[in-house]
Amino acid sequence: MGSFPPVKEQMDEIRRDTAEIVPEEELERKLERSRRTGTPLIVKQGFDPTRPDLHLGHAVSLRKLHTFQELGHDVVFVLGDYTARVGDPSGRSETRPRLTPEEIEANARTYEEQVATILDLSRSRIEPNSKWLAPLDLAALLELTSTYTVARMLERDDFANRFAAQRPISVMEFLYPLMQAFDSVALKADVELGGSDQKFNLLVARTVQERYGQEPQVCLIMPLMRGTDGEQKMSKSYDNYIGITENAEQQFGKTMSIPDTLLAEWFRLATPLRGDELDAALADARTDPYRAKRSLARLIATAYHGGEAARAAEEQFDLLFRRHEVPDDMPELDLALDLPALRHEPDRGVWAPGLFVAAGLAASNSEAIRLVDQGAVSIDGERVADRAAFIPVHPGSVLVLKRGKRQFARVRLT
RNA sequence: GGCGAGGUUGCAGAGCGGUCAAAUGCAACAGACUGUAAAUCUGUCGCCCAAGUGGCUUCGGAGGUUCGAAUCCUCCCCUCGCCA
Repeated sequence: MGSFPPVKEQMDEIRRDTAEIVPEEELERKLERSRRTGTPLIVKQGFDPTRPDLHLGHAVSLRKLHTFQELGHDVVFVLGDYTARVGDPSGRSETRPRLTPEEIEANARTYEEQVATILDLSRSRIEPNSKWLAPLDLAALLELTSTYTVARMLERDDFANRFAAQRPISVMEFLYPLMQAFDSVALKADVELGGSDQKFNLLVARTVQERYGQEPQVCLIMPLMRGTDGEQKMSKSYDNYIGITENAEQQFGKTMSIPDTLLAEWFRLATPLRGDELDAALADARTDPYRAKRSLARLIATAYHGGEAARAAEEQFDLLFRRHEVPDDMPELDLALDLPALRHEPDRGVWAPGLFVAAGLAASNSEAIRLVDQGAVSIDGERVADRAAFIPVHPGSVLVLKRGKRQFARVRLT
């Protein structure tokens, strides 16, 4: 391993946009030693493979991992496959999907693709935590559990609240932070990154590592980015995320739908703007939020798809939402005329609400009918006013279905 | 192990023999207004149809009582609390 930049420089880079470094002096010490001995630091972050989509929220810390790479350190991407295989019971009775080794394998691959847009894969490794978690026997597990006390577990807000509210906490949930901590032990991690919701878990690892005779890791707490709803953290389960592999149109459009109050946060966490440029953008967000939002959307789409795709996405957006025209890009599907849902009659055609159900634009006939009653659906630009309406068609007819303001489908009857 | 309290439609939370597909709030969806923002107003929000003082399936699970059960009884599963 070659030489590292001066510690001060490294610290400045690392500190930028982090919420907290616990403890900061230890990081400095580690960096000094690393530089002196020419040994890169081991920097890890864990990712839950049950949700294959990585989003802008993940990108915040991925970029920080990238920073560590550029400074010459070792980045380890921990794939929480073992935890996924066991199934996290939190969230009441619903059993989380247990992933098969094949699914995990597949997710790991999509991770690589997605991560490659930000990290240098040739200088990072992806490690499944089953590697060291699966072989743990009961004795080893007991040793691990003895490193932490119940009282300290209950320090975690989320546990404390649930405990106070008399809601269930399974013992297995107590095990989760310990498993994550054991990842750090297994890797001899020097630094772990995580969102501020992960702070507790990251801190547990410090204690556990010490009990295993290791130097505790430094915890780098990254700010949490709120999702498109402007309320909750960005997360697939809240359906308020923008995926890093989503196409430019989706990224642009979703960004345009965020509340104005989110602008500053997103400029900071989701764009490369810094210094004066950032200040200018933030000022713009205050005086002309709409213009600022457009430039934010452009920046995000550009980051993942390049300037040309971003411009195309912006045009598409204007066409669709400012001029209310029909987009050229929409889901297309073939429907067989004899589908029962269509109630095809040679002289009358097909039943309009059934068409929307068959096209996946409505969940049930009831819903489709409600939408018709509310004036929310149109076919080929023509509003469907009657729930009993039949649309004349013949084999090969192509219809453009519209549900609400923004959902389209092009169907071909066969 | 003993005693007590609970499990209701996405969430929270009413209902405690018929008038309950189940109050209310949140979320969601749709319409108006707009900048695919916020706020506001309106409507919808189990499924099915020939759309009606229509039919069917829901209130942890399985049985039972009753003309009739989310509501009563029995057993089972799960959660919480107190005691051990």
